[in-house]
Amino acid sequence: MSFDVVPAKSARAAQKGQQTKSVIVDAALNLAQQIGLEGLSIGAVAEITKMSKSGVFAHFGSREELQISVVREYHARFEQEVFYAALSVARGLPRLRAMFDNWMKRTSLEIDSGCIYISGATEFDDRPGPVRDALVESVSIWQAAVLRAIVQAQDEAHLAAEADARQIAFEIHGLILALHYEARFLRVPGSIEHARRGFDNLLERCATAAAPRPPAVKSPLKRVR
Amino acid sequence: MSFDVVPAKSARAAQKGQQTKSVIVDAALNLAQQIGLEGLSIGAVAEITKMSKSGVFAHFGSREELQISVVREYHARFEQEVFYAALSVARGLPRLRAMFDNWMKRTSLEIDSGCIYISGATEFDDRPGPVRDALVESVSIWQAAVLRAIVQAQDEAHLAAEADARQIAFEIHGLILALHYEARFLRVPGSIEHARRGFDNLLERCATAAAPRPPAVKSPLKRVR
DNA sequence: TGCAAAATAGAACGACCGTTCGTTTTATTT
DNA sequence: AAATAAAACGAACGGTCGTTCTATTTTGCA
Repeated sequence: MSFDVVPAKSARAAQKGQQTKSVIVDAALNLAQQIGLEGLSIGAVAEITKMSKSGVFAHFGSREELQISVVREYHARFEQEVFYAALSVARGLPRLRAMFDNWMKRTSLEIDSGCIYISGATEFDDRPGPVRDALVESVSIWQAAVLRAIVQAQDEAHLAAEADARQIAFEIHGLILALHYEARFLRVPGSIEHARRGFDNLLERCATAAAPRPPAVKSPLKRVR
Repeated sequence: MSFDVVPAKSARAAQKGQQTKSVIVDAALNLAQQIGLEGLSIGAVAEITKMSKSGVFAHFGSREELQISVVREYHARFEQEVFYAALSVARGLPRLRAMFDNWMKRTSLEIDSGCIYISGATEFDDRPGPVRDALVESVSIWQAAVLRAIVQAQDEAHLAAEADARQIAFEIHGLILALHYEARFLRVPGSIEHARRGFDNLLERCATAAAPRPPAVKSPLKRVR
């Protein structure tokens, strides 16, 4: 008599194949976060997973399909860690702030893991095809979620109803991109504080009386050195 | 008797070699703006310039040196079209605005020419070496120029003296990055207006009484759809 | 336990890569 | 015009790439 390691309900779904496939995708995602989707090579993934090139290849049928699988996997994790994790927070401004916090962490904190949505954008902005399509789809879904959270904050009267939600989403996106650039590429130390303060500045501009107070900041204005 | 085609003062400097070298760098830059610095291949450049691979190679001694030459060339053009072109405008806020305008154009308008400072950042954020160093150096020079322009605007009392110039520079950078992302990758139509309005919002927050009025905008606040 | 199917390995392919080398062509100077 | 130096070529090398094919192993099911 022995305990069944495989969960009962997925006994049929998770055969050996699916199992190693997810191992491969995991390794490929890690690699892609370091060297980009274009830098992904089947040989490198095979070496990491201690498999043969053809063994890895057989699971996808093409490098492109592997890249797409990586994008989908990143999408799933991003959705989980940034979006779903914020759903436990009260809707409106608190949730929007939680989403931004999670987003910042995903973007900058994890040292050796760049954001595929960002690196992929520059790799595929002039390269049509299914990989680009997968990227655009994922990013668009996330951007729509951000927009929804902003509108909800307006509905809750945490943000001015007259504010242009799209404009706010654009500026928030900019803060994340600048954070990614300065923290990951330039390795500037204070980047997270710059991003967080930018977010506060943004909210202050669109604030209403009913808005929940942000965790007090010293002063958004400070002379340079 | 015949006219000398070569300008007198550079008769010795611009031999055949330098001349074709600059042709090569020009072609390589165009290519790098489309497919990135990592995607640059000597073979592709040779094909474009109708030269042999080894002929191209001989001018640089290594692919890395070619990439560095491309970065330097981009730096020179960027400096010319974005920075120097703004020096003719009055210092302070007008000049800062001119720099931002030029920056926006370089970043988004030219359809088939991405910004190497942006694509290079994601390609080399985890890849140490001389190419990365060249990129960081160029970007840092430009960022310092932006910071200087902001401080000058404070000195002219166009921006509040208490404002954190670095914070402003960070947020401006974010607007440019968001513009590049949404215009070039997502192909969203209204991106330039979003960036421009973001810039106005930023200035409004740090405005002083002495500040020159921006070219009147309808309303920075507008409900979504 | 035996058997079909699925999964993996291994070798080989053509293509392209950066680089080297010896030769030939083109510029420049004497 | 001859001599010298610079520039460009063309072929080849070793390597990696994605992909294909065939053989072998492993797995899941009757």
